[in-house]
Amino acid sequence: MEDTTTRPAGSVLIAEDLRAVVALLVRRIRANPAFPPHQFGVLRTIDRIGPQTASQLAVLELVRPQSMAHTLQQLDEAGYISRHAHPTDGRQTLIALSDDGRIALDQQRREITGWLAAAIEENLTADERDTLADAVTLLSRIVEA
Amino acid sequence: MEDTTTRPAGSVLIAEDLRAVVALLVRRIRANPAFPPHQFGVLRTIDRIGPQTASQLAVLELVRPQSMAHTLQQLDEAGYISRHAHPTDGRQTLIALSDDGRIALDQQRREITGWLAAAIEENLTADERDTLADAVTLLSRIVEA
DNA sequence: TATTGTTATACTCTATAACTATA
DNA sequence: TATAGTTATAGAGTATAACAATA
Repeated sequence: MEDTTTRPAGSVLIAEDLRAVVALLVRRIRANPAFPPHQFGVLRTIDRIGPQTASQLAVLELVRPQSMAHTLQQLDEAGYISRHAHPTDGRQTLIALSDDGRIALDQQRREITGWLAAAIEENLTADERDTLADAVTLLSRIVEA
Repeated sequence: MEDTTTRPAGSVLIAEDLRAVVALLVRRIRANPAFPPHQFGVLRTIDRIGPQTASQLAVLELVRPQSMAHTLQQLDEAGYISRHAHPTDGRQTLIALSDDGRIALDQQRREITGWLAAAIEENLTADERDTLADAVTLLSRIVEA
């Protein structure tokens, strides 16, 4: 009966608790009125760093190129992205946000993230929000490792 | 061009960054040799708090009862759980870990969480690990809110 | 031959709807 | 009627394998 109240903060125990809470967090996020979270993430990435090839997006989002092709097809059908031929390399296609994509992204920024932002605002103190913000930075480092 | 280096740590910005890093973290976790993460989570929950009904597990894992039924069927086919009739209520079925389930859980505890624990150990200082452990507690509070 | 991208197929996870059995 | 549980079906997300087009 391993107890979590007296844990020595060892990496293994942090890892297991982090896995568990992240799984629950993903479900809470997905349960909210939303359009598909991964599609949102791709739009967000294009908005953040500009038009990208499918391969580059796959690397950035940590998925296989085939998986990204599937997501891009869905975004294309929804009219949220536009594809542009690469000026010199005929194999590559640059993916950009369409006007509708930008509108959708801005709307989702307000609506989707709403529940999570409100939960942070209402359940954490200012100091705790700082701790969470710091942890997000630490998690980014771990993900990129 | 919203800049993240000078962010005022507002809840909305924390929420969006948290969403993004959590999505990447899930993919990093899933990319590692593993058996299905949610199945692992269910075994872990039963181990932590003892045999439960399917409905109770659905509440704890934040999924619908039908989704839990599906996961339990997979765990049953794998031989990782056993089902026991409720002593007084014929509608209920208590779900317990089988011997194979315990073996699988212990093995996955070592193997699956391995990458994440190593990444935490290698990429964070002791203080940063404390920050992350604190953040996990804060996230638990948010998820349960 | 190597790279970029796509299509085909399958599996995990989750949902809603509809059903059965028991209280 | 209400509750516990299951089955049927569908969609998001991801993977591997196989293929086409371009460099």
